[in-house]
Amino acid sequence: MSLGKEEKIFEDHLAAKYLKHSEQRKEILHSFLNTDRHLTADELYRIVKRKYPAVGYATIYRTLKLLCECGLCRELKFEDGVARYEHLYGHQHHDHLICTKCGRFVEVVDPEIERLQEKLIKRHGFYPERHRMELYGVCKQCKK
Amino acid sequence: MSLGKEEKIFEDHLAAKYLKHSEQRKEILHSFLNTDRHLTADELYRIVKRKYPAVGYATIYRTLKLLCECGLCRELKFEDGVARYEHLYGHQHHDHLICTKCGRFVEVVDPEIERLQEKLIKRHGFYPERHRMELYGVCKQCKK
DNA sequence: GTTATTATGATAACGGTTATCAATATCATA
DNA sequence: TATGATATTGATAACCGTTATCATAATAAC
Repeated sequence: MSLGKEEKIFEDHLAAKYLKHSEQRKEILHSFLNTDRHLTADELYRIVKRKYPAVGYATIYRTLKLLCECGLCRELKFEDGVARYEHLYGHQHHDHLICTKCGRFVEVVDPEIERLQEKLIKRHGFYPERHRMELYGVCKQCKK
Repeated sequence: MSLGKEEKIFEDHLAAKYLKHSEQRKEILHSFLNTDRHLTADELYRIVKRKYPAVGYATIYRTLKLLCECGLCRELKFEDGVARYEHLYGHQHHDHLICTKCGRFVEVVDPEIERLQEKLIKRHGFYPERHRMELYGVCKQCKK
């Protein structure tokens, strides 16, 4: 597997903050990168635990925070209030379609909507920073 | 004050579910309607407590749930994960601009964005149900 | 290896929300 | 208005995701 770039980014971040390497952090980074989903901390915990049974929740949360800091990971909060973590490196900004039956996520981006969002917030005198957009519906598979 | 319509809706809902009237419920409804903000349960609790010192948190949450059920109230969850409750009766669908400095809310609706959102989700084979859109930025007052 | 410092895991604490439960209020009926 | 069935209440425990605490262990510069 070619985790090279992401590993490099993580190591640079550790170095920049005078933090140390650890087996746990390596394992968490790899488990995170090898799972192509929007993971909750608990889901990641269970995955890491298979290879590193002694790992604790705190380490998962601490490491996810580091991954977010260095741009490898983005924390998302949807309606259930549970934090989910998605890959950020090499992913451009996007929003989400979410199936209300099966929970399927689709990443989308619509430049025209983006443009109108910026126009809209500026029209109200705001300096735009970011946005969240989630479109809920029933996906093709679930509608059958 | 003309709370007539909202009171009627609430009473009809209670009747439909074979629920009883209570002083607390009346007071919570009035406090909610008389406050034109996006209240947290805790904020509403403090307001109600001024007129009804014995009220408990549970009753606030229970009554807010009833208000949501009968369409007088909508629960919102933003990034902090804390539920906020806004008036729904007589309010059309809208999204929110949120100032990241002062927390100011502005209700907005952009028909063109709405149209594109529906188009976008359909293009991915979803049957559209609803969406959330929050635009974050710094408002005019805070930018000075 | 020694030593200073950071990381770890167990677990307590936290904050918002919900469930539990005994006591109380409501309301249809007599 | 008294009765009795049922819903409501408030206090508080429980819950759940997340964070803080802290003693022990791992890391890495020397």
